[in-house]
Amino acid sequence: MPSKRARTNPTVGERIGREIELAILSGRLRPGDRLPTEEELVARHGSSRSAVREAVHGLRARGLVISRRGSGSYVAADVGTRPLRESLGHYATLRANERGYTELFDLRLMVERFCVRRLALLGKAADRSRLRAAFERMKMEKGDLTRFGEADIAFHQELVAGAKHELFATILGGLFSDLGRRFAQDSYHRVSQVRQVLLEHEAVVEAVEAGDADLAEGHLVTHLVRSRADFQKSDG
Amino acid sequence: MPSKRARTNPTVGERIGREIELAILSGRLRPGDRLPTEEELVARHGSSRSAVREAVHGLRARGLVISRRGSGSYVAADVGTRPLRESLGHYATLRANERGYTELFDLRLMVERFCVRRLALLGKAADRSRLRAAFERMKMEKGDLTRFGEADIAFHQELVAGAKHELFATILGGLFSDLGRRFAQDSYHRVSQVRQVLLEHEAVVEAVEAGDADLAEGHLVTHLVRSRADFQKSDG
DNA sequence: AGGTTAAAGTTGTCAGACAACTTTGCGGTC
DNA sequence: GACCGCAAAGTTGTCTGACAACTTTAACCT
Repeated sequence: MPSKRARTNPTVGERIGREIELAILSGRLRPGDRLPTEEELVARHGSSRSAVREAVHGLRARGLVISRRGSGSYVAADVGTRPLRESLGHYATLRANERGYTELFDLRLMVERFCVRRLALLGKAADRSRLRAAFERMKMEKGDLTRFGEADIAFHQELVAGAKHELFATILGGLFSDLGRRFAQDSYHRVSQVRQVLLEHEAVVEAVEAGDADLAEGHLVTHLVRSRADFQKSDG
Repeated sequence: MPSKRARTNPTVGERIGREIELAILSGRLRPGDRLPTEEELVARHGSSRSAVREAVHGLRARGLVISRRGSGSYVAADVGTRPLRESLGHYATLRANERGYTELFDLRLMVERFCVRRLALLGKAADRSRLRAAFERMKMEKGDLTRFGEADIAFHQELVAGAKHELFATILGGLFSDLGRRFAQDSYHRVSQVRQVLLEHEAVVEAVEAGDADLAEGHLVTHLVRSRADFQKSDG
C-alpha cells in the first residue's frame, strides 16, 4: 500500500526550475530572453545535465519557456497569459458534469456582463465596428453549423477584446479552449436556433453601438441564459 | 538572430505527456491512481527512458502528477484545482503594475459579490457561523498586523467557501497565493485602518446573518473599493 | 502471528555519446 | 562591398548504461 505522505523533498531539477521561474516572475528574465544554455546551468548548479533538463522541461510544460533545438530555450512571449488560459481549459475539461458546467457558466456570465458594459460605455468606434464585423461574419456562416459556432465564439471574444481587459480576455479564451467549445457549439442542434441566436447577437451589437450599457447587458444576459437552458435541455 | 518561427515539432516526451494527460482529463486515470512505471511506458512507446521522464516531469510541473521515489508516480489528488490556482497566482505575480492590479481587482470584486449574495440567500446556518468565526479571529489578531492580514484573507476565503462554489474558491485562492497577498496585507500601513476594516467586515457578517443579500453585497463592495483606494494611495 | 530482514521494484541522479537543428563565420563569387 | 554557399561551432533532443535512494513485497525467523 502506498504511504499516505504526499510531501517529498524537492528534486534537484525542481530547485533549479524554481530559481529560473523566480527570475522570470521577478522580471529579471523577460519574454523573448534566452535562458542560459544547459551547459551553463550545469556549471552554475554543479548538477548533471539531466537534472537541468528536468527543470527546463517543467518550465516548458507550464508554458513559461519554449525550446528550439539547435538554438536555445527562451522565455515564452505569452508567458503572462498562456498558462492561465490552458489551466482554465483543463479545469473546464475536467468538469464535464452538471455542477461544473454551471460554475463555469457563472464565470462566463460575469465576465461578459462586465465587458459588454465597458464596451458600450467606454469603447471606441473602432472597437464597436469590430464587434459589428464579428456579427456579420456569423451571418455569413449561418449555413455551416460548425463554422457558425466558431464565429459565435469569435464574437464573444471580440466583445471581451473590445473592453480592453487582458485578464478577462484570457479567462474567456481559457473557457473556450479545448473541449470548452461545447459552450457554444453544442447549442446548435437545431437549425432553428441559429436565427434566434442571430437576433440576440444583433440586439447586443445595436445596444453597444447606441452606447446603452444597461440594454446591452440585458440582451447579453438574455442570450447567455437562454443558451444555457438550451444546452441543458439537449444534454439531458 | 533567432528565427521568428516559434512552432517546433513536438518532442517525443511531449507526445507521451499529452497521451497521459488525455487519460487523466478523460477520467481514465483518476486522482490517486498510479501511472504505469517508466519501464512500462518505455516498452509501450518504444522510446528511451529519458523521453518518458521528460513527459512525467512536465506533468509533475503542471501539478497533474506527483512522483514518489521508490514507489511510483500518481495522479495528483487536487489535479482539478491546483494548476488553475497556481497559474492565476503566477499571473498576479507578473502583474505588479497599476493596470494589472486593477484588472485582478475587477475579478476579485465580481467573485466576492457573487458569493456573498449566494451565502446570504442560500447559505446554511453552519456556513454563516463559520463566517462569524472567521470574523472573531480577525478581532483577536488585531494587535499583530501580519496575522491580522492573514485572518483577513481567511475571512474572504471563508466567504467564498460558504457559497459552495469550487471554481470561485479556486480563483480567490489563486489571487491570494504568492505575492497576491499584497491584496490584503499592504492595506494595513496604519493601525487606524484596522478598526475601519473590522467595522466593515462586521457589517458584512451581520447582513449575511440577516439573510439580506443586497445589504451584504453593498457592505462588501464598500469595503473592497475602499481597500483598493487605500492601496493605491499607499502604493503611489 | 508478528516482527525482521533481505530482495525486488521504482524513481532520482550522474555520465557519455551521438543525432538533429540553428547560428556563426569564413571564403569565394559577382 | 554585397551576396551566396558551406563548413564549423554551438545547442537541444534522444539513446544507453549505470548506480543511488527509497519503497514495497516476500521470505524467514522467533
